Amino acid sequence: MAKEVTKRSDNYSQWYDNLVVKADLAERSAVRGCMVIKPYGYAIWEKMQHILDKKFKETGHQNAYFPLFIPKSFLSREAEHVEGFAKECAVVTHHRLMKDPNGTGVVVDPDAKLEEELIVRPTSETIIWNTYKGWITSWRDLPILCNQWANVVRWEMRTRLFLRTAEFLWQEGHTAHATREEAEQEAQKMVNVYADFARNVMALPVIVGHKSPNERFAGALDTLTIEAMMQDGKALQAGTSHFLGQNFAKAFNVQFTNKEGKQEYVWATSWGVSTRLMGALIMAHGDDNGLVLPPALAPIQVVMVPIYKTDEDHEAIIAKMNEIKAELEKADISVKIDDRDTLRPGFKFAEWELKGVPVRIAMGPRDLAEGTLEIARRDTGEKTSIAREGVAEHISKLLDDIQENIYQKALAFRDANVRKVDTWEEFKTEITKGGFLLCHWDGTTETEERIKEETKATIRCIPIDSYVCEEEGTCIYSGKPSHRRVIFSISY
RNA sequence: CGGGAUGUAGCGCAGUUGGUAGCGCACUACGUUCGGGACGUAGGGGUCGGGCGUUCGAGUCGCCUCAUCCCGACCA
Repeated sequence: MAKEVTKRSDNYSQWYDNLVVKADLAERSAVRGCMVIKPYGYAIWEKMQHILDKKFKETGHQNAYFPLFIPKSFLSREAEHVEGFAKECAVVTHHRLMKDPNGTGVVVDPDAKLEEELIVRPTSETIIWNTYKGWITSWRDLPILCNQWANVVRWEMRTRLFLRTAEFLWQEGHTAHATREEAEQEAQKMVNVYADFARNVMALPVIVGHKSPNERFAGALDTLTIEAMMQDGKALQAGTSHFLGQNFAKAFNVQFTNKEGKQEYVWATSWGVSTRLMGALIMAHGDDNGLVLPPALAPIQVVMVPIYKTDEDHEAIIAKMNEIKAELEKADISVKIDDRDTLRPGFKFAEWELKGVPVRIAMGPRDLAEGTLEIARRDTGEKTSIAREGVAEHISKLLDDIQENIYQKALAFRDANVRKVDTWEEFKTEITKGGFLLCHWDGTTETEERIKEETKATIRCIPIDSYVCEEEGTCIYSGKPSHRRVIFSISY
């Protein structure tokens, strides 16, 4: 009642906003455009972090940390980068407060004006490359493979919880290489790490591809992306990996002596995923009853709800539950016993469904007498009664099934909403129905921008690992020749 | 920064021709309940976003201001 979630079909964005708050993931902060990530939401993000961090280490990366503040002049060094990022940043202009001479509060001390303003990082390429300059002199210093977990600030005009907030958490990898090939391979490798994580951990089917020049990261020669489809048919960019060429090395004069004794500029990549992944998770799997978490990311994989009338029943059930809990934990399953005695079972069922817990075990006097348990799975809503012996194996297998089922469901949804479109008239109507449209495009930014102006659709990517359509055709907009189809969609 | 709207209890809202603030949920206490979001009874909680004005009297009318949200421009 109080926690009811709006229906997805009624209003998808309202459903999303409502769900984020009701499922206890996050809330709007009093600070403009900022978000408070609540413990339950943060627990999911922490799981994401741990799994990703492990993958980064496995691929040879190390964590480091660079400053929050970037001198304004750094951002002027790389021309294209400035183009893309000069705006919408938080700027520090003073370093001291003083008592308000006319009142009781504090005011900025006008005498404490900074010589050079500091920018709160919107991304760290500049400060990192300014630092790398001091780390690199010889080919022996390369490659440098660093990642940092940090917060960044972008003064967005319109914000949405997790999807676009003024401050957000992310990881940003920044690597330096001796050769172009090595850097390109790195960018490729990391986008695959993201794709693998999205598919196997988040149960999120994603399409890997190149961004069009127009949609590229400012200062990149190539941007690789993983694109996911949300349940309203819109696209969400879930992660990016950039091949930066020598742009930043040149801007910050980072050169090394190669094996032949010659000076060369270093080749760079950068890659990142953010708390936006939380938004992807919610929108890709959630339903009218709330969140649906893939077991691999669920902070609580199994919740146990006791049903009882008398103290004796209560005691006996909790004792049994503790036994089962220990058994499940031995099998590496995270379990919570919801022993709150002020709430009725039905309320608890609804609440844990809202929070997306994959499996619920209910146990009452009947089960106690018969040696059974009631198992309910969140993804299908299916309820079964099983024998108490062998719970761990049963649940363990069930969690795997759920993980797989959630992925297959999302995959089937996406596949059902990807379609080929060959004419402009058809495009204009089809794009309003949502989903991904596979179309021929003449490769020009002009065409891309005209299409965006007329339909709001953008090129999400030029796919490289699924929906690859290398075939001759003609551009849906200009009619000029094209050699492959690209994916158009409305996006977040 | 353009176009539109809204600020009243923790949340969601009502408040008539101006007369001194109410409803639902939540909260507190007690009791009955407990296999799919319980019910009864009794309570607590508000400088009506802020300022100035009109008036005997302003949540209500006027002006100013601040904040938030939606549609654009910007974007992981």
